[in-house]
Amino acid sequence: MGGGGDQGGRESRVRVDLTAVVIAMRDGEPHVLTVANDGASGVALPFGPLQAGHPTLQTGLRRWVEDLTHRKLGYVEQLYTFADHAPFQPNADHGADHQTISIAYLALAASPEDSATLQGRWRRWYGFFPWEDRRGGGPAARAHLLERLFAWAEAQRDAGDADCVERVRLAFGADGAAWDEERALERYEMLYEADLAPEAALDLGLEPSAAANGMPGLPMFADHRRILATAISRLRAKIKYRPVLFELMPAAFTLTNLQRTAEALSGVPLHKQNFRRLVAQQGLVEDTGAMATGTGGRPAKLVRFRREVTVERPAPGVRLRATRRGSYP
Amino acid sequence: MGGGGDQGGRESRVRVDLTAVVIAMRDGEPHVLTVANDGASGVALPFGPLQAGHPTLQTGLRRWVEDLTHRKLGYVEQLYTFADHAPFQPNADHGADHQTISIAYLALAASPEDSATLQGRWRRWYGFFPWEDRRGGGPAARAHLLERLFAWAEAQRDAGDADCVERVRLAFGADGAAWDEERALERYEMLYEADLAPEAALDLGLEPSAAANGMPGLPMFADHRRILATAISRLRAKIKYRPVLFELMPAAFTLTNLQRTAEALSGVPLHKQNFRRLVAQQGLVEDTGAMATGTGGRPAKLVRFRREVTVERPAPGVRLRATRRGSYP
DNA sequence: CGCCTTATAGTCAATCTGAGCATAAGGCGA
DNA sequence: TCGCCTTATGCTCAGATTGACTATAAGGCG
Repeated sequence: MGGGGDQGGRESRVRVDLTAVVIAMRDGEPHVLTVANDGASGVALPFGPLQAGHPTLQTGLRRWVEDLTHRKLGYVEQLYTFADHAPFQPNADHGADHQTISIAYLALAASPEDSATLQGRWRRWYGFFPWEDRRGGGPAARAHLLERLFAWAEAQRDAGDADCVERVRLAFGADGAAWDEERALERYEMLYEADLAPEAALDLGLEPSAAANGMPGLPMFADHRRILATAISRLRAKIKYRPVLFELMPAAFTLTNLQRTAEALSGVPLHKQNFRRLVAQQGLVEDTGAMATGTGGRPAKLVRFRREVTVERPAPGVRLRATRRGSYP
Repeated sequence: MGGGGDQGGRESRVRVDLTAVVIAMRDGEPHVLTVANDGASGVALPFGPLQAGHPTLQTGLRRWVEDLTHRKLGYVEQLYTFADHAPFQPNADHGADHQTISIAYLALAASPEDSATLQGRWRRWYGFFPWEDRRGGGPAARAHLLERLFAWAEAQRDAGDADCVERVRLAFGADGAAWDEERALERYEMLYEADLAPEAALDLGLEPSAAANGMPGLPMFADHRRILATAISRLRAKIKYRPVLFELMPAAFTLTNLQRTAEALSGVPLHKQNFRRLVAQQGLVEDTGAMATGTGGRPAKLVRFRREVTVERPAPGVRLRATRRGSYP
């Protein structure tokens, strides 16, 4: 893999797939577009072989996904290129025959109504990563997960990996460590290594271990759950310094809508007043003049995103500040 | 390009290249490893066809580059996957025959002594991007570049792209706009679009335009200068939130050494006292006990990187704060 | 021995941030 | 109709962070 230009190695042409993580909000929850797959693990991200004929990968992917979803994509970004469907599987024995490269993209779409023409199905992303939702509730399941994970980490420590317990503690914000919502990928990789993700066993051609069977979170085809975790990490980081959040919002929305979206993506409750101050200070939105009624209290202003900021400001994101107390008042 | 799993399109196997951007410090300046290339544009990044046999792309690349440079790499990160050697060339006519995917990696190496066994040559990175060095001097050449660029932008504006002049102003920090060192890629892409990079003409099979001929900065083979710009942007961003800077330092160094390295990479002068405060506060280094003599003044403490922070802190980077005045005292 | 150079410590004001209280304005039930 | 519940929005305040400066330390060198 990789060599000087002319050292005579077999220059194998490989199969290249595109994989798309398409995110949209429905009912205030982030959803991801999935397709049915023939294999045992039914749920998959949309993927397909790379085909020639587009000037760039990005425009090609955009066209393809827009055909699939029948709606315009607001934002497209390359995520990562994976060399195989189980990139960090230690004892892989795949020969040069079936080597596959898969180039993963993140795409954001406006909220979809259910259209009959859609090929695929939107699924709540926390269905795949329940432990990533820290907005409230469910600490019991989390405790169970941590227990399993620490048991594995202690075994690793005894086997020579001194830092393993500490790494788990920090990644999962246990025992007083701060929770960093951006480390979603790292957390998934830890669970995978600990054999607590059913895919880990499936990749080896085994039945899922007893441990993995009881674990929360839907598995996905091949390494698609890892790709989704990559997307979540990237998106959670990105909304803090780029105005991508607005690609998921309707044309007009209230500041609370915006905050709920930010919270749903990052999985963390935010401080209301400070969130508003930040959005206002950065000049990210402007009044539409209309008001939203039926919110159950005082009507809220409907605002719209100021597209101009994309030009005028270098880094106008929605900086997220989690409340210290970590729950709604 | 991209399609559903089984929609019967030609599933063309494509050629996949790895390209490496290997960075090291020499004489206080960042250098990049280059190789001679047969083509007209002599200077290229090391690249070669992907070869099977490694568990992950990353370890394969690491092995390959370590063979090339005869030294351990401190850090390896995937940069981007390019679909063709001129990804944003509008009127490309490449058929499906010679489609090439190129996966680019960023690698950091400790300072190299010149070894006879090295295949390749280290070159100062600002030789390729003189306008990216804002540590002092040379505003004359920069003014010349800006003049050319604004001339192009005004033509674009008259042709219908209303924001073009403003985008140039913001990207290049002209007319009072703040300079953002992380936008190196964006700046290169603008120069390319403006036909002020010789590669832009070469890609179209033409002689470099008169405009491009007079422009500063060495051109590179194919899209390698764009890949290098991607690496520079990524590295300049990364040193602010991850301790990658230390991968480029020797085992023991002074705080001034560290600051000079940070300045050389980011291309911006930093405020000395605040830089020290930041490094100290974050606990990134510890005393070795030894002192550095021969610095021309009071001897400085020699410190070393605290490897532990990689485990203990989630985001321990060297936050760079440019001085407002923008030059050394 | 005084002066030049660089290293390092400490101070201070402006700003930012996290968190609180207070008030506004709709709906709804008694 | 009036008070109460709910959400929206405005304002304050203390502590932390940041940008910039001053002062002192400790080598080398004429």
